[in-house]
Amino acid sequence: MARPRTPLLDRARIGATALRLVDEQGDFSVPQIARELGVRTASVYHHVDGRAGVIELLREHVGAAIDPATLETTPWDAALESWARSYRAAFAAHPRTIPLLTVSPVRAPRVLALYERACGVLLDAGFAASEVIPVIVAVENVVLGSALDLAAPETMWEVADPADTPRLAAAVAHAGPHRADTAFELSLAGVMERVRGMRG
Amino acid sequence: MARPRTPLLDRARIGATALRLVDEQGDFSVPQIARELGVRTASVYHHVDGRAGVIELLREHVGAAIDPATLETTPWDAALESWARSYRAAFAAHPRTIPLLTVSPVRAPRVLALYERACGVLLDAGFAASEVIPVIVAVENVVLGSALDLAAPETMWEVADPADTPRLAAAVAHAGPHRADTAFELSLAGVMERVRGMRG
DNA sequence: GAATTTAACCTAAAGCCTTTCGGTTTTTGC
DNA sequence: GCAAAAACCGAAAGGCTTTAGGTTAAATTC
Repeated sequence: MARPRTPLLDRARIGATALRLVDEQGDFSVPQIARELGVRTASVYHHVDGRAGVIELLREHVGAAIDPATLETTPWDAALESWARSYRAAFAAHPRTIPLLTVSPVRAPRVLALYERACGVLLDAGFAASEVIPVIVAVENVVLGSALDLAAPETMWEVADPADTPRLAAAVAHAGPHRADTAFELSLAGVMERVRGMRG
Repeated sequence: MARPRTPLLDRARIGATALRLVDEQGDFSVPQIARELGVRTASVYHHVDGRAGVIELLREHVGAAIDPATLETTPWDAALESWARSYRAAFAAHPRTIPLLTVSPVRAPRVLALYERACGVLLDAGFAASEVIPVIVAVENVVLGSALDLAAPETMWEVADPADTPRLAAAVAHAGPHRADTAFELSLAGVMERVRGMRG
């Protein structure tokens, strides 16, 4: 087979397929993507810079759900909090991408643009240049930790025998169905309060 | 070669080698472990249940560094905070294990016992049964989010052209060398403050 | 102490994966 | 029209995971 009349592949379709595979299996491979799209493995390399390139596509797809308008909110702390919520929602929709995305550096321009804007919000609010990254990373810790928790609904800690850990078992039984959301709200509120206190 | 006079392999040496490889490269493979130990790949499978088994060895090794005594501290909030710090410190010693360990649930009895104790601390402090899990998960969010950040590359934001994201580039340039620690302290302090406010 | 079983290591091989190289044809740009 | 670029393919190198079956030493049993 040679060059087809109309292309079989493009970055969008590769990214969407990879995202679906990660949602389903927690991982992907380039040959898998090729099979899904009815194409040979080598062809994928023509559109994307290898496996790392596909991971960047995943980042863009997931990141696209983050609403840039949240950072236009005023005052600055409402903007930061709103951004965190949107950020978490985007990852919560595809929690199994998190281990793939947190290991490699961010190169996707659209995502970098979001961070650029967040930096702007904080600097305009009067934060020192040295404080900006710690604040952003602190919020990100809460967002990603919470999203990671959503990826493992049964909690990361699996109780084999409730008799060994009676109070843990009881506490789990009494926890509401929205425990992950409650916990996120709790940690986000805590960080925001602290960040507000930093300024000045 | 047949069975040697004195064994060349055991789980401890396999685990230690895997941990060293992960510390150095961020990943390991069974053939790599075998090469390091002067042995053939298949031999490793005689001692460990494949790759997943090696990951469990890593988890045991890293988890062993969590200090159970932290939860004996008084008052309760100091215990909770101390526990969070110890938990994170255990990960911080081997940050590159985190992407491997956060993907599957923990069943290690030693770690479960820690959570049992944490539940006890909170219940004794007067928290309602329904509040215990949200509080623990909130702290967990911060610990795991921060741990993920520790595994991230030194330069998380790979700015192709500083002109595109000037404020991000400036903020990164002004961030101290301990950005991850600073952010962790910030988010932990925020959550603790909030949790203290919940009681009553 | 001899026979049997188990343990530790091996070779070999199947079947994945990532990535590159060099074709073939079709479209595009001048 | 014709050169250059684009889109796909086959093939292959080299890595990884895992299993199956062989060989010999150690441990156990009688």
